[in-house]
Amino acid sequence: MTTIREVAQRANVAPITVSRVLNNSGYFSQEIKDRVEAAAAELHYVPNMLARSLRSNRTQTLGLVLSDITNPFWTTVARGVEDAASQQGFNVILCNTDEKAAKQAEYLSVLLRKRVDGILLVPARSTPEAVQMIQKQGVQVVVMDRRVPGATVDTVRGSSTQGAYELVAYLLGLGHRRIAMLSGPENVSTAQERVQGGQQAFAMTNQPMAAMTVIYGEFTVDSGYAMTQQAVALTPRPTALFAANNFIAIGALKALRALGLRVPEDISVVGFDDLPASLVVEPFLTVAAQPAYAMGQRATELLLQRISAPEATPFQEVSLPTQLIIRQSCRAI
Amino acid sequence: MTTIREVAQRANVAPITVSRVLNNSGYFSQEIKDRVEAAAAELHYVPNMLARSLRSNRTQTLGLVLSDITNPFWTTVARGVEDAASQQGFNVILCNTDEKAAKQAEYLSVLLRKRVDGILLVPARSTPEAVQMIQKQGVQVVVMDRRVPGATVDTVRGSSTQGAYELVAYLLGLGHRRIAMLSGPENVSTAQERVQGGQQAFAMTNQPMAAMTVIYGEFTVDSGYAMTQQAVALTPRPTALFAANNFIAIGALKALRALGLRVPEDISVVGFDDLPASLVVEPFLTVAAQPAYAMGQRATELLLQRISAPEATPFQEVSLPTQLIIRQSCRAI
DNA sequence: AAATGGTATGGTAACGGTACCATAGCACAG
DNA sequence: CTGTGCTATGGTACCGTTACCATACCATTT
Repeated sequence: MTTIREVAQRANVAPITVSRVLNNSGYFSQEIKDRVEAAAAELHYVPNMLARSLRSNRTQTLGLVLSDITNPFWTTVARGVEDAASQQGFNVILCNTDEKAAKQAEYLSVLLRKRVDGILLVPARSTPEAVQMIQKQGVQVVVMDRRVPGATVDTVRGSSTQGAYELVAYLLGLGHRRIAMLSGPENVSTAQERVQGGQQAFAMTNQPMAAMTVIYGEFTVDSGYAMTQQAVALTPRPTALFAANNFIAIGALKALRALGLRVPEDISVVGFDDLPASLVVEPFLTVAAQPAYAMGQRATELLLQRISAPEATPFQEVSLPTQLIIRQSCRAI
Repeated sequence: MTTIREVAQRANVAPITVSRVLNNSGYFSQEIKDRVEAAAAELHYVPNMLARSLRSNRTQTLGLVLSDITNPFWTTVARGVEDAASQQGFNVILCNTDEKAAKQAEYLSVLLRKRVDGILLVPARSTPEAVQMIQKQGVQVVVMDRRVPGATVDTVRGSSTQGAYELVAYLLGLGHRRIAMLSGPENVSTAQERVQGGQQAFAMTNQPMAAMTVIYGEFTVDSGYAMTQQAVALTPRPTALFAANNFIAIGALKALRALGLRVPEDISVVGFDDLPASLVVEPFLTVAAQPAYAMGQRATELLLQRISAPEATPFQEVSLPTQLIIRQSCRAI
């Protein structure tokens, strides 16, 4: 592995001069530049970023800590992150926590040891410890998708409250009065806000007979399936289901199919988070779509800005609007 | 940021002793261990992997270079990679090439500069230059999914030939004689092998009237859509379509729906690569499913083995069997 | 003519670890 | 009682860069 010194020797200059040429920093003449570049090429010189990073305290690397890359929502977020990062010369280390605090802690610890310049975090817990631990080490962090009470940190989220409000308002407008919300974990802020948004819609319509039953579970297909079984067993049976994320929606549709209930003839369904058009032959489900790619992109840009100018702006809480996409999964009553 | 020297000072030992305790290497007494660990904890010491890596020439980091994480096949592969890597204490840097040689070259260059211990590569081109360039720098590499003629390298692939053979044999068994293959790029080995596998099935049945028309395109939804339009315009019209990957299949189904052709009543469709059960409400398409997760896992294990013992075994070409999953997208003729 | 400042290059000392070698006590074999 | 080898600890140099400071030429300003 050739070093900058060998290149310097061959080009008959000092190592620092090679550094300047290759990093295009400071002054150097055209002649020196040519000589250095020729020498580097001849020796197949590959700069050692470890040494550079050790000296300069910058790794040009970000950590992306999310629950599960297998969920197309996160996949799309990840793609947005990767694109935004690579555009500014940063790489991304991918970490799946599966919502487990222990895995998250281990990954964060490794990322700090690797001295990443910043971390994009989807916190597995809504407690501020993880965020504070990162900040205490002087590493920049941006939280995505979730609220972390007690932490002073940049946050980029979809507007869960608004999306849920619109979905439920839409259902109420169609005449539905008994809606079952198939929610995520009670202690995750997105789940909480989707419940609140739905309840606000109920509050606005002022229909005394209307009611939203909330069932708490996990953001998974299996949980969606199970919650749907509970929901349809309610008496009187809800006329509409509100799935709090895409996996729950898939589980719900699977369960309804197994139960022989047609959508929307027998029961209406709405969901949170859209599926990419590349994965669905015929989009069918009415959803509140979050701008997943934009979320990753925005969060990364914010993080990179923080890295280059930590104190330039006060902490931000960016809220990206959701989009109500009405398809064929609901009918009027 | 506290250093090993500060910890050493506080514990009243030499820095090297701290290193030994924290890495659990060499000899040290229980008393020293306790003192060092206490000092490290009190100072919130976070080891600097950059310094460690610079000295030891190991980064505990892998590069994962694939076409597009957004394709659920690659998502699943990536998850397999990440799980296998993290289990052995390695992190993964994610790189999307979008099949572009320039992006691939740039990413590979950065990965080498960052001194990753190994690279998992889905080559954008079937030429061996990229692989050889990595190997010349002394970095281990395992190729996934594709064949790279001319390179001496470990490879983990799905058995495209077998999968295609089984799909076409299945169609022929149902009585289909005119099949259109909606293929990927002509210069990508997986596309080539899927064509060959199909042709082998034709050769075996020995039906003089049977014919497979091959249309080349991209592994994308749009291309699948366009190729389908071409395919159904053929006279006589094919009775079955063979989509060479999942995106092409989705594009094909979209096109057929737009054209008012029902599947399987009007035309049969088979595809390569399954979609995860978590993304599909009612699995419908008959496919040759590749073990995506296992591919990522196997490739990573192979890579890690190479890293720890480069010469232990000769280069391997692992071929993972595909699974024929018969659903409802084909009918007998 | 002296001062100023941009251009061009080099020397030295870190950055924070660990590889390698050295030292020394002590138990046990021969 | 010498030799051997295990246990326990330390010293020093080095991994490959770049931050920082220094030097020196030359053109322009005052």
